[in-house]
Amino acid sequence: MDKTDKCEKAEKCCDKRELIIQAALELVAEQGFHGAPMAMIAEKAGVGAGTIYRYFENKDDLIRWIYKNVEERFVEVMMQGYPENGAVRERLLHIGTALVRHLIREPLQLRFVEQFHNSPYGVDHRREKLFSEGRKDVISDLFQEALQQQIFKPLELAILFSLFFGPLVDICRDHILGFIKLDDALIEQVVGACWDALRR
Amino acid sequence: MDKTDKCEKAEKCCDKRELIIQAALELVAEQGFHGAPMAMIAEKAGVGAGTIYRYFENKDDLIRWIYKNVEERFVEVMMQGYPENGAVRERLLHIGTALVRHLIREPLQLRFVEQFHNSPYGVDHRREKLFSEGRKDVISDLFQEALQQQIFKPLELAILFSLFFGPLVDICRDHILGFIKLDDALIEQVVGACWDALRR
DNA sequence: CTATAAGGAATGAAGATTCATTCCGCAGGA
DNA sequence: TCCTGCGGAATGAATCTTCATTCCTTATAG
Repeated sequence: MDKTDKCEKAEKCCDKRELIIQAALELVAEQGFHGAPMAMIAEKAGVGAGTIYRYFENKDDLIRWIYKNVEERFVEVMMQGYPENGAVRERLLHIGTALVRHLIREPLQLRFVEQFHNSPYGVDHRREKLFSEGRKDVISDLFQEALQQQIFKPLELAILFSLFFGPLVDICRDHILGFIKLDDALIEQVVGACWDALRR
Repeated sequence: MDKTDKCEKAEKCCDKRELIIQAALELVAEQGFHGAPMAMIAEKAGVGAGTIYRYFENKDDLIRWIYKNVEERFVEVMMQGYPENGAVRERLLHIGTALVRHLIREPLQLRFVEQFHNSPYGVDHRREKLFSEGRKDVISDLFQEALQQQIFKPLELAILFSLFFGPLVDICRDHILGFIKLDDALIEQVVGACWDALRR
């Protein structure tokens, strides 16, 4: 199923795939979808225009594939070193700081995801999320737990998410664009401020 | 200078301009820039494709003009009934609730602005803002005052803005998309939560 | 020598912009 | 009052680009 499977010896064929992905990620992140025509992706990747279609069915397929992987990466990073048994506050601060650290280390990933969300793709994607309501991921569980323990203000999950993640993403963007300069101490402060918005 | 000036009797010529603006605003807000070709804008406005170019130099000009007006409208609304002499908290809560109320009443304007920010236009726009650093608007002044009185956490203005406005905009989008249902009481609570993020 | 990968010019669809033409209201002459 | 000619407004088909995608050719590996 996965097209990389057939490439057991990890030869040039896999390189090409990676080159294409990296080129597309960079172009979309830096220029938006307008500035990322297939021909340019091919050139940046150093392959022929037609070659892309050996690895991806079409442009949609390429874009969605990149998005899926980037999003998975985000979750992965937030779960790395997650203090399963810590207090609610400790766990949430871990998630927040891990996310911010990752986003400013991988600015292209943040910019790509933002481009994706504000595009025809993003509409479909949000719709999907609306339907798959009761998904049981660690983060939702954490918020639910905090609600039950009356640690958080009694607000809907969607609102709590916005209060916590909204500013974090904005601030990472400002950092990437050179508007502000985040360091570890500042990240702590900001994540702490977001916590204050949530707690009773 | 302003093309409407010559139209003293408020006749059809002015209508056309407005029709074009409204059509473009709706299409961009609902479908993004991808889904708003000039031909479609013209059709929706009920004018010929070439007619748009009698009122606007090109598509950029049209889009930027709409953006500028929408943004001015935002400031206008936030300043309406602004309690000049109230406490910092009262003034900020006024701004927050006024903004949210406006955004959910005019969903097209919010969606348009978001599309604009995440497009080639948005990059230029942000760059401009970076250069025009010391602009003295009421909102910046308010935040500065709060910093001086040590009411706020000692953070940069850009960060404080993100903490306050970031979630508000996110939440309005969720409301518009039907994810949550905002009412007056809930708006108060949310704006209050944003305040909590700012205060020491 | 065959089969598979890669290349990139060719294709056709879609969209922004232009421009030759039509339309419309009116001023002025009969 | 009724023409007639003028000028600005409006039109939309034609043009010029840009792009995703295809497909035939060439290179390479087995």
